[in-house]
Amino acid sequence: MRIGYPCINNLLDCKSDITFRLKSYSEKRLKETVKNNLSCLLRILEFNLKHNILFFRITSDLVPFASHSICQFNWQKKFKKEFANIGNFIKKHRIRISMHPDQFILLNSLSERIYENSLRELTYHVDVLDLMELDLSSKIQLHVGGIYGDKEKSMKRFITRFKRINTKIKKRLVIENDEKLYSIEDCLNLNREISIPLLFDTFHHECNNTGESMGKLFNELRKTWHKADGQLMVDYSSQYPGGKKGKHIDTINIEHFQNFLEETKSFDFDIMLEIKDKEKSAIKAIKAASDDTRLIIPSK
DNA sequence: TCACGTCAAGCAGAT
DNA sequence: ATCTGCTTGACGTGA
Repeated sequence: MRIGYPCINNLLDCKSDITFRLKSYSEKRLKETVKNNLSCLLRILEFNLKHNILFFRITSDLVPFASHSICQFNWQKKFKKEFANIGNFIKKHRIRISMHPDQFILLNSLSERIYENSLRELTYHVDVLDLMELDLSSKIQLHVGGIYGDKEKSMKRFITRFKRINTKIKKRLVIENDEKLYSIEDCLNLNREISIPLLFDTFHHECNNTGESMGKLFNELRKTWHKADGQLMVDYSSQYPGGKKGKHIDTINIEHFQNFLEETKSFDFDIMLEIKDKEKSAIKAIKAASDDTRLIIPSK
């Protein structure tokens, strides 16, 4: 079991997700930004290692406009060494990596244009992981997508579109239950048609479920991850007290977290904390799980 | 230095 | 009709 957080570290004085306006695009600006973002990404990973944080989601803003037609620059070639260097660090310390493309990425869109744009954006995500030479346990997580007035048809469209996409993307993709439209049961139904690993979001499940207990589900979910996919990934969060249903808490509720660990104690998986204060909660969570025999501690 | 209008991209639900 | 949330503010102009 690894514990991690997504994209942003607030304690360091650098960011790996600096971007700029489309209007300000220039090759020079892109090069400067990517150079900064990559060097900061490595600093974040080093920080994480020091704090036993072995799971990290890389920001989709690492290379701004990478999938936009304005970007004709071969950033893959230019930064090949830097990517490989970060990849070596990740592999050396057995860090787990995920990515989560934005809400605009919709495989089941009714529009061919949106689907094509989505494929370009997914290719960019795959490029990042491939340039780091990471194995297929580094995943790209997506939701099923929209309903478009007919859920059954929209799920079918996801399946036909998924079957059509190239292997490079397919092998990296996992789908995640969302808090409103597609529950983990829906995802399991999809999995019966296409072999795709299912990433379980505990908080989305709290918001959108048909009564299954979390613990019971893990047995089925685990089976959707084959050996090359690595172990099950889980997104964890809890409700912001007094906030709207679905609003993420701003710092980890240790009691809730420990209950979750207890409830799932017979399973092993990696946990991504989708909590506002990022690395602070990850550090707290690792401390709270210090007696848990599943927790991986980096070798010094 | 700071205020504030706006930012590549989509969808659904609330207001 | 418009706003908000999503994983979430922050870029950048103008004063």
